[in-house]
Amino acid sequence: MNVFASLHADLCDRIAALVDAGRLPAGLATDAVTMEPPRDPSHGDMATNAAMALAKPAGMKPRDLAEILASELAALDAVARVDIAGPGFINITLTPAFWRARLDDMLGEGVGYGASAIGAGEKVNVEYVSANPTGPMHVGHCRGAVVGDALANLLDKAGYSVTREYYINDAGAQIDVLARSAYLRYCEARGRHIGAIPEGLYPGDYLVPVGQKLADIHGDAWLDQPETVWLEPVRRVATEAMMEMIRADLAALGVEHELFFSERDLHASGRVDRTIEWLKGEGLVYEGVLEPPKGKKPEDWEPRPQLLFKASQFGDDTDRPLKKSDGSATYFAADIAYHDDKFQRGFSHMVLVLGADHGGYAKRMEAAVKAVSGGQARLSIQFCQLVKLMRHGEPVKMSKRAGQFVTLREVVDEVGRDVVRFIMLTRKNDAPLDFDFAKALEQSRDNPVWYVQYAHARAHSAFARAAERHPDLDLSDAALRALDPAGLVEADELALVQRLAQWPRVVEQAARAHEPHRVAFYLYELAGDFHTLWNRGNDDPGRRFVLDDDAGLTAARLKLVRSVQTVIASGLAVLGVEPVDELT
RNA sequence: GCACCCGUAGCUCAGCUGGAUAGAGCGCCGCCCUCCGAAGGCGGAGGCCAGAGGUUCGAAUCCUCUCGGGUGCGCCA
Repeated sequence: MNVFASLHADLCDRIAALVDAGRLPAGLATDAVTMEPPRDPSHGDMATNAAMALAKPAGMKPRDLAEILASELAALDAVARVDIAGPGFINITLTPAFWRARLDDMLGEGVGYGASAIGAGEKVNVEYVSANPTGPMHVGHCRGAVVGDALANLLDKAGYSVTREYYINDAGAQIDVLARSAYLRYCEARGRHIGAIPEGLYPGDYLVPVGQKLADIHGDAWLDQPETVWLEPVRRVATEAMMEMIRADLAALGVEHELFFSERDLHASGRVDRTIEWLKGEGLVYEGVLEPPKGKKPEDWEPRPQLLFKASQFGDDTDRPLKKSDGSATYFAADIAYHDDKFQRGFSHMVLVLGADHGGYAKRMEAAVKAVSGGQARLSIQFCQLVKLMRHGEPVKMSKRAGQFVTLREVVDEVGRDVVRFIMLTRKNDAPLDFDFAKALEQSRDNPVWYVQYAHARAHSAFARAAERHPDLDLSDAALRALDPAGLVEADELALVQRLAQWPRVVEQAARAHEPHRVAFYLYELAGDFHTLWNRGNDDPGRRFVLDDDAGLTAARLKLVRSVQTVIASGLAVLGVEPVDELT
């Protein structure tokens, strides 16, 4: 239950009733009416701008309208007080009993708490990672993987029907390079001296086992043979081997896609050609000559008539080529077909997580999706900026030579999956991120992962202590749910309940904005509130959660503690991070 | 040249898609604690939200321009 949405709905009902009763003019649109937590807690628990937003259309003064709405709101059971402030804000204070009852929402739903129905089951396709199958995943891929995965979880929690998809770029020239590189390793495995890996091939020794495998199967049969003999089969074997490696890397990070979609299949099945033909039929394709780019003119530029897609008709800066000079389809052509396929599979809502270096690709993809869906589908692209690896504040040196990058696996092995995932979400995805190995494992307040996990572990330890001090007290979830925590009367305790009750709202807003990092920030704030409350007990034994001489109040406070634990677990689940009961 | 992203405390960053006196961590300053309810706690100073216009009841947020940083710009994917 999103208490803000709920009260918002109540308010809109009242406004509609006032319209029906003729006290407000007909046709009043409540779109602009909000119900949100005020920045300043002294303004109450919730605030609405209704009087200001509706004053003009209603033809009334904001304060007069506020008076009417305030008296309507005051009639609601949950409402303890209503104030009108400033230019016409209506500030609402809810009863402590109402807030305490929210704990039952949390305990009743467990880690499922915070789920929303705003997605209404709509099918959403989230495509992320889509790293080229030419080697192991490196840290650059890592952020997109985590952002995409958390975003998918988030949309799922918000009530969308989510499919996680990976597009395998197994059709381009880089796959030929991969195959030649693997062939070299094959020759090596058959006893040839290959010397230094030539420029332009992949030097990484992750291809050694692929060469070995080819040697095991084919013996000397391909030695000294032309490409026409071995290129195609090696391509297949090498690509498959790379995908196996990538899947294993993803598994180490806890990322799992539902669908791996092959670009090669797209071409082989004629899907790309069909899409181009369809576009022709729609009159969206023509033969034309493009202007050369102004700033960076390619050396070998020559004006040439080519098959162009009318991307500019859908908001792109220029039209885009569909065929290369050798007559084969461009990457973009395949991508149009791919998104056409997504649309045909019923996805009218597509999300794409890309590296920021693909920024220039956004407009043409949006244009493509508009074209193939006839404007029925929307594409939203999230760009991930670079991750800078640091150690104790110093940049981690990475050799410029190809093949000498830091792999995803190395990072996960060093700090652990959960730490990697959380830290990747401690920054807005389109802002650069510093990942400091030392700081990631630090146990202090400025390490958000640790701080949030610490809160969860502390909650656990409060229960352990209670079991020791009050062995007869039933602290099962069922018992806590049955309990009326009337003893929760302290202002900071109730403020914590309110923070918890914001969780469903955070889910909805983060989902709408496609910004999973908001969940991480929320959890950090929640953990902060909880730690502060905990620390109060260190100064004043009467404020501790577990009171040796008051089992009843202990139970009431532990109901709050369990709720904190539940919401943290719920939030971490969205991030794909495992909550811990004890810190190591 | 064009497009996209960014510019918020000394530093690293949030800011709820237009709301009230712009927040957090680190750092700094001042107190407190040395407690196994755990690797510190409490409080304080610190801001022309890059700049200039505009939109309106109201702008860090939306629009235009300027300055400054990043990224990208047929036949790579």
